Amino acid sequence: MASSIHDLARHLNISIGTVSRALNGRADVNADTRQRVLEAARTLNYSPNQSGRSLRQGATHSIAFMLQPHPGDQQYGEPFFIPFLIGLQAKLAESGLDLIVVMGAPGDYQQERLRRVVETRRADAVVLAWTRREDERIDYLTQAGFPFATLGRSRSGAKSYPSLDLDFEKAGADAVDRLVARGHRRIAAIRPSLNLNFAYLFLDGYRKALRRHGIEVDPELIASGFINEAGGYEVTPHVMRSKDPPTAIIFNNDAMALGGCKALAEMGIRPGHDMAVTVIVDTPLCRYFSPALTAFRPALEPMGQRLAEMLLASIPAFAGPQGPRIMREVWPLELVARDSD
Amino acid sequence: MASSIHDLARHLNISIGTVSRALNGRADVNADTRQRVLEAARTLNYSPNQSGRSLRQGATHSIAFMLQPHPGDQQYGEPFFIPFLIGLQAKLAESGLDLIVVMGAPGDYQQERLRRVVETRRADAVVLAWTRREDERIDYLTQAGFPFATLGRSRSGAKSYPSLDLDFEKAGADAVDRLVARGHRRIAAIRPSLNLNFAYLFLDGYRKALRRHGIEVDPELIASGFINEAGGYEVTPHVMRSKDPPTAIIFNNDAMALGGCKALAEMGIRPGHDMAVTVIVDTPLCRYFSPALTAFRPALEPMGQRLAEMLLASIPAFAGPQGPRIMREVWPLELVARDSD
DNA sequence: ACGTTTTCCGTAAACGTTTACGAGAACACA
DNA sequence: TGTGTTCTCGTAAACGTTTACGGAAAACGT
Repeated sequence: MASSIHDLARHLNISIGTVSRALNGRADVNADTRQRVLEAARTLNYSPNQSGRSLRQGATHSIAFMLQPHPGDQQYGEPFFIPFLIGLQAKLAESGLDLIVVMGAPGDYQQERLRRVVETRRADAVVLAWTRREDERIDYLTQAGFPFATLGRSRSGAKSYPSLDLDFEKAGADAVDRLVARGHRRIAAIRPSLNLNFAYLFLDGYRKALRRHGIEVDPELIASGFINEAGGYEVTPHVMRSKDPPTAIIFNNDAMALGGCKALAEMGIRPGHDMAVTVIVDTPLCRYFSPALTAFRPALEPMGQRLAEMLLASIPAFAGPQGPRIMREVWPLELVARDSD
Repeated sequence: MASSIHDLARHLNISIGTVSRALNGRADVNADTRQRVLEAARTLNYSPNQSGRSLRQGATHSIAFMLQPHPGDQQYGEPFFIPFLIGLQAKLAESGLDLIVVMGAPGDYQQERLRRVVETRRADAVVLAWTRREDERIDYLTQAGFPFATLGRSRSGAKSYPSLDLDFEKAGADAVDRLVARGHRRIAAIRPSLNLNFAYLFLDGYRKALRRHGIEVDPELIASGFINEAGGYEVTPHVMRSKDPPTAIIFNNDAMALGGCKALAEMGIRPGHDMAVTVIVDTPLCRYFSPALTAFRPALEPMGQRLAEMLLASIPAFAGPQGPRIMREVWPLELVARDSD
């Protein structure tokens, strides 16, 4: 079943060195023998043993994406990432790299699993998501000198790694601008914990835009909860208890918006009629909710492709002749106007 | 940075064989030297090179879960699986095994990626999900003699692999029973393509229950679409165009239910008032939708743990002294009555 | 015809482990 | 004291690759 390079060599009566060279497309092998080797490889159903290659080359030819169930998020997952992963995987595959997703246990925020991946050299590089404002994973990886890239910005580490992020700040501001233009002045913001950097950025944009419009930022209109349906459901009533309740709410997450809308419904408040609702990151849920939620849409799949390019360009072993380059990009979110505001 | 077993040996002035035995808890090593080895391993920050181990032992100590964006499901992912993966990962970790999730490109239904994992021996076993009624992946794996387990049943392959599934048949029947008891006789079923085995099972239970109640199965009340929001949105109007429209709809998927409810809303039909809606697999979406959707809930995390046990027990290399055993289990879905029916 | 280059291939070492085997020392027992 | 057993460790091979090195044969140039 498991045919090795030795089997091929014996079968063809040539040395394993030649077989290897033929397989790897090296120049110093006769075109004819190469043909015969490739043919034999096919008939003997040969494919190289990954462990052997890795051991010899010191490279695993795979990139790890760290997936972590967020604490308090046991039940719901991260559908958000799937299109991103599709793009990432497609681009990596072009360079012969495998994408593996490494699951961590909920709670430890990946440190343990990350160490494991790095120390046992299971991957040549890792991709981090949901970066925090201060992110110990980034500190660890830079200190360990392990190649990585992030989906999302962070203040941690020297700026010596490629990163790709969405412009949450501008999206927050755009959302406010739009609502103000439609006559709202009491605008609430509901978001997850601020150490998730995108929540911080969003809130920053929200605040600045309000001030720009001469509207005072009211702490009573800002609430934070778990980044899932339960979180939105739980904290939305908080902002409604203000003496001067909001006429619009911006949710920083689709799942939180779903939970928040349920809380509103229980109070007899209908999104799109009695309350303007905007969501910062669009998903199919926003589109198919009733009413359809106005939301800001990311280009997730192209982002995945782009981050793959950036990661590869930053790794000396993979980079082209121009050598490693570090890049940081921030991509826009596009407004999709629907029925909820 | 990367300290090897040789570094330890040199540092302690003993042979690499002894170091290895000490690290692996073998009996034939002095308690004192073992101490010193473990200590040195800690101070030198040693951890074994995975490729080296794998190559020597012929085992990777990792299990692959094949994750596949479903065709037509580009945008939305599989939040459904996350709790399952949490359970799976937790149990595998107890045996020192890593769980890696392998992404495939959308469309090729995993065959290519699966071959790659198997042939390059990247994992010791794989876990398959979303089994089809006739599943070429299962045929391939059995033929290749590669260990695997499935979440979901299939008719493919000899019954020589462990599998765990939900009792969709009973859930379909229970859903019908409940609706009939509440006075409904025109009950629609909306489900994904039938080669997804769970859809087949669900529809079977639905049909049998209707007949048991003396209700004729009306093909006009059965529709199938993509297993996402768009699918539900698209096909729900079909069943509504019946001369004798349904008074109840059973959705075989939460995302399809979301899309379906949107279609209903656009027709001025309110779930829970003008239409009874039941969902077969419960997710947080069902709970936080307005109105909250009556649904059948699986115990996903325990199922993940259980399948891990079953898989390990079926692999000779991991199984206990009693040797490999094949198991197949079907777990119940629990009704969660809410406001939509 | 002779030196030089090119083409092609075999040899063997190396990557980091694990493990079968055997040997020396210490110990037990008569 | 001699024999057998137990503890502990070193030696070396093996897993499947890749690749530096060198050499034989062929091709080339004058």
